[in-house]
Amino acid sequence: MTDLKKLLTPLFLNENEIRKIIELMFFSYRDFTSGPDKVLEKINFGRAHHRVIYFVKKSNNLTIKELLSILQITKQSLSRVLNQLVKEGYIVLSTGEDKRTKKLSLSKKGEQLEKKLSEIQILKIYNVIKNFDENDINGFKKVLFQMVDIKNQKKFNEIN
Amino acid sequence: MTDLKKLLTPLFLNENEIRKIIELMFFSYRDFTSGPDKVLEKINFGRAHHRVIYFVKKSNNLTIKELLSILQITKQSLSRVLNQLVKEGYIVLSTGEDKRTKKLSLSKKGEQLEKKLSEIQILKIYNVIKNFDENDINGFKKVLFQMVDIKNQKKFNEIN
DNA sequence: ATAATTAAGTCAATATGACTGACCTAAAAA
DNA sequence: TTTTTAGGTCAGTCATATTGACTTAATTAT
Repeated sequence: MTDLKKLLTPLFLNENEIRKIIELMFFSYRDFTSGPDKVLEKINFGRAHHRVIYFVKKSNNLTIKELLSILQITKQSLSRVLNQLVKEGYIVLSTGEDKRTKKLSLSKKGEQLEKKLSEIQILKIYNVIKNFDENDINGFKKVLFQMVDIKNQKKFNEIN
Repeated sequence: MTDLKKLLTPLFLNENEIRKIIELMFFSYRDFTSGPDKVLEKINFGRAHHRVIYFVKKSNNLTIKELLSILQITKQSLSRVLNQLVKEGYIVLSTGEDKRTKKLSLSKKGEQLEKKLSEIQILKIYNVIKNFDENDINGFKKVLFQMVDIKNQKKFNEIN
């Protein structure tokens, strides 16, 4: 018996049960993103575009720096995606009070796309949780929140 | 008020609450995969290699076809990753009873890498769920399972 | 007033993970 | 004997992300 198994033995959640959670994380995330992915593909965008639109919708007048800190990608990576979104009129840039900064907001076109994409995920979640009681849903949310690194839990709380 | 908002109004889980779940799915999955990703990077492998190793460990003597149906990628995509794993001695191929098929299994080297990678995620989950009661964990597992598409829920049940 | 830091942008090269389409071989099933 | 299945391969493409080096303009600190 490995050290890890020994550690887990006293729990009703043994290694096999935890491995099921690993698999559910993989399958659920894949199926969760597949809906928007199909819509994005038609307009030659990818998942990264959805994420940008999503967080700009969430926090209006977000700066580039703030967006980068949420997405945790390099500015070179963001650059390509953001430039496309601006060029094609989904996102509008304006200069902040600090004139070094730029503030991002959605155009009408951007709002429409954001709604179209996020509605797929919102409805998917709605259709799942409508069949559960409050305790189960709270358990889900609490555990999922703890799966996030502490640093990012703070970030989550900041934007919520 | 949009149609979607109307639909959600009677629930204690309104659109904003559901959007928090969307964000938690994103943050938790990212943080969940970051640990193994760092280890894989050192040996010039990626997340795809981990997935192959993971499911070969899980279902010994898996065929290529079965693996493709779990991963839901094309054989051309799998090809590069699998060939690397075989070439570098992590995965061993053998011919099945049906001589068209190939059976995949882990070498000792493969077992070691699988353990190293999966232990990171197992311990992460262990450290989360040890602080929750059985009801919360069951809520988490039940809801997460329903987030998986029905077709893939069946696949999950087949391998578990 | 000057120096240092910060926010943003850009160029270039590279890696990973995925795709489509076309085509092939060998074995099993119809 | 024909058809289907399992697996493999070549070629081209795309999306996401990285590192590293460098620039500009604005704000802060000394």
